[in-house]
Amino acid sequence: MPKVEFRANPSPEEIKLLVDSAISSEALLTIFAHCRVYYDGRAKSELGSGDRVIIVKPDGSFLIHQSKKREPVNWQPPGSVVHVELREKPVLVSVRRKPPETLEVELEEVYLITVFHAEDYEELALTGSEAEMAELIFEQPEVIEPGFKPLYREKPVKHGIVDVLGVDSQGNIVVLELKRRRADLHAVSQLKRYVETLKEEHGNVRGILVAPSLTSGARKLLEKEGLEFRKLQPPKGGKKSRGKQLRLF
Amino acid sequence: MPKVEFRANPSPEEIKLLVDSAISSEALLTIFAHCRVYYDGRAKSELGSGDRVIIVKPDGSFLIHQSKKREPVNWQPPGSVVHVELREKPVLVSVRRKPPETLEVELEEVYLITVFHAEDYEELALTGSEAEMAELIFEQPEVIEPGFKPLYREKPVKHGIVDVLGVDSQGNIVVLELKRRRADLHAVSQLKRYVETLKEEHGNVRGILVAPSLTSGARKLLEKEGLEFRKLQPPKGGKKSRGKQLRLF
DNA sequence: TCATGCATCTCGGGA
DNA sequence: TCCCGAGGTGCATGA
Repeated sequence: MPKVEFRANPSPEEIKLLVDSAISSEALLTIFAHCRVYYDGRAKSELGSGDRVIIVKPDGSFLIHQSKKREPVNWQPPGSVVHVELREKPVLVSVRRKPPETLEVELEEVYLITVFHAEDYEELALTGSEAEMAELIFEQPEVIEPGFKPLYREKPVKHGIVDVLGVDSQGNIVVLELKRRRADLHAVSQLKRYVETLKEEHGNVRGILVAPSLTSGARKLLEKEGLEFRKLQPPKGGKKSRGKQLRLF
Repeated sequence: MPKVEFRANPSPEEIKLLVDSAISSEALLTIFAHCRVYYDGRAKSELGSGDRVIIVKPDGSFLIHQSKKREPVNWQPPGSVVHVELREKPVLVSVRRKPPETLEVELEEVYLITVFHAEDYEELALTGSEAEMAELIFEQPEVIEPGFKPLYREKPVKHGIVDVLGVDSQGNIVVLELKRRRADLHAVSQLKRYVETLKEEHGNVRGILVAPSLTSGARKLLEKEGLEFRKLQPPKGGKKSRGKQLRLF
């Protein structure tokens, strides 16, 4: 069996056959079609006639892409269940149970259907995340300041979860809020919430926002609230790369 | 010219020809291939060999989908520029200028290429948004409480933008923070930030979180901070549907 | 399941 | 352009 089967301008019956076969063989189904779309669930939407690419994945994920933007115009998340109904026109129906959501695609004209028996055992290896900023801080606490001692990672407190909890050289409790990208007002509010929570039970608590940069508004609020900022880039290049880099010196 | 052109098992030269023709004709390009992926930009990633669906849109959007999940495993946003390089293997290269980001897809084997001359003039019509909650509140302020008078929508204050600013029957300033779905800790922090900002300049300020429900933690923090909650569902069915519904009674 | 917070978030609106 | 906040956010993680 070839990796990709395809059929141009299929009849309604062929559409049903191909879709059903894709579903039962857990293949990745792609349909190039002129269609209308109806969604009802957490919200509700309608999309008039137009040419779109429709993808149905074996895990139930359902994507409808227009010819612009990164985001699908309509979709259904993994776990949804799809089937075809032959009404006046063939209709793709995808149903999600919790929360209840329904997506219907009226196929006015199907230009091409493909059934892709995709094999993929690889997972993405990504570096430059907030998690790696935390690892860096635990390995080299001096990137925050001399004498800083990180104690907890992802520490639950009364109203939220603190990124890094530690003490400074004076013994003060220090809360770190890490952001892998430019920190905004939201990040400051988050840090403030943790600091206020901890201040209730302990004496002085310092709050430090750790990020590559700050928005203007974040800087203003941070200063007003007596919180601090430490500039830090998320490290790109995980353990392997760091090992390589070390060998260069 | 047909809506969809396609070529199974193309040679490297044919791949380059088809990709270039899709780009120059502003068509939607889809490639079913066994490939490796390298990304470097805001973060950095690698993805080993596997079967994926690659979509390149005429606006520069670039998507790589595995056979699971709603999200692309790698991508490039609109405005990126793509081209093909014929190295040992054909490579799709997509470059974004600001911030600088590069995505490279090494095409180890191409099963099928499609070039879709998609025409689509429709836009999604969605109902059930936060914006519609605000409209409802301005049309029927009593859904908040008797005597409430909404005055401003999306009102910029010192540290952020308030959803709805109004006054109650006693003349107190009232801040509303609207959420179309269950409100969480973040929503409470946001409301608290606005209330504190306004309290600095005015006397008493009430803060009301308006949402269909609250998380457990949000309820606790809300009560501790002396903020209020008003239950409200986002209205589904815009002006038309509301008209229909009225006619039913 | 729910709660919490990250994300190469994306996207739109406003200054 | 930056800033700010919504989103049918999706998604992983932990309780």
